[in-house]
Amino acid sequence: MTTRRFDAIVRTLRANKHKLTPQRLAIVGVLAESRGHPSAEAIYEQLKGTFPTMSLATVYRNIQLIKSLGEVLELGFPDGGNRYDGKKPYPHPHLVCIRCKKIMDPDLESLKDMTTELSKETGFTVVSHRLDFFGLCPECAAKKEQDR
Amino acid sequence: MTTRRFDAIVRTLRANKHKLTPQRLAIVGVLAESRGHPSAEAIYEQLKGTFPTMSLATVYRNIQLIKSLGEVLELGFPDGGNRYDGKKPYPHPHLVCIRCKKIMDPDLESLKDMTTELSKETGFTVVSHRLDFFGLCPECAAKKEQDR
DNA sequence: CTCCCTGCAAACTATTTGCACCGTC
DNA sequence: GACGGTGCAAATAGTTTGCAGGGAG
Repeated sequence: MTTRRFDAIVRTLRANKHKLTPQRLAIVGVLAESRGHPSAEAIYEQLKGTFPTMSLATVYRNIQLIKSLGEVLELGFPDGGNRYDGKKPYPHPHLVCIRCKKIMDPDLESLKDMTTELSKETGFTVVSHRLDFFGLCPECAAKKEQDR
Repeated sequence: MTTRRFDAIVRTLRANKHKLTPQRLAIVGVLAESRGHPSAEAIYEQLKGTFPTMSLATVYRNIQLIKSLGEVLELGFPDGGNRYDGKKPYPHPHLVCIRCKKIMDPDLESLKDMTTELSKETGFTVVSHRLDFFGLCPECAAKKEQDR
């Protein structure tokens, strides 16, 4: 099974003369298809069933490569456990659940105006941004009620 | 010389029965008075002239303490070098220069609306947020012209 | 006089890198 | 066949922690 994003990333890899090893393709597959903004560790765990010799280093190296080609968005967190988004490899807002670590994509369009406004006011040349909202997803909010 | 923020932080420390050591007061001083969102390393460097035995561990421990009291905002970056804001210890947007690492506070008010909209749409309980814009400050944009 | 705090060094953890072998092109 | 990719292990860097002595309250 292939998806639009999977094909696009493979095409970019080919265009830049990178070899298509089984491990690489598997990593691209996870990045392109998982909804859940997986961590490097999660990708590794998911693949080592199929590739018993798979190394975390390989996961990291391939993520870096694909990121350098602009085909994956890296969501770095200061307390480790970076997350990756191969579906939408451009900056967009995220909703991070502080309890279950789930990350979702909300629909928010007002951000573009903000960037323009900003450049005008400060003289800054804005090339990228990062917007995270932290809170409790509906499920975890419910569970928290039970904890009391 | 004391400032409003310095006094407020010291008051909170006292209220929570924490001792006021010279090192602690000096760290509070830097956090409350420096405009430039200093890093732990920068605070350490600035203070070891006055306190030759000052330890980075002490800087980190005190930042964590003051953060736990809600009197400093930690701006964590995934590639290390976290920065701290003791002047405005609540979430607010930042402008990060990717060249000189300067961090500025722009004026942007549209964010509160976004948070409300978000809760309504997704059922998420938003408790905090983080908004960074990355780009070139006017100075670095000018310098970059020269580099060509 | 009692703890909390400090300084030092060692520990920690996510990520990166050196090296020898391997497989894609 | 050449050269980029992989696996393993060791290195890295910001931050945290254990411990023993020191100073604020």
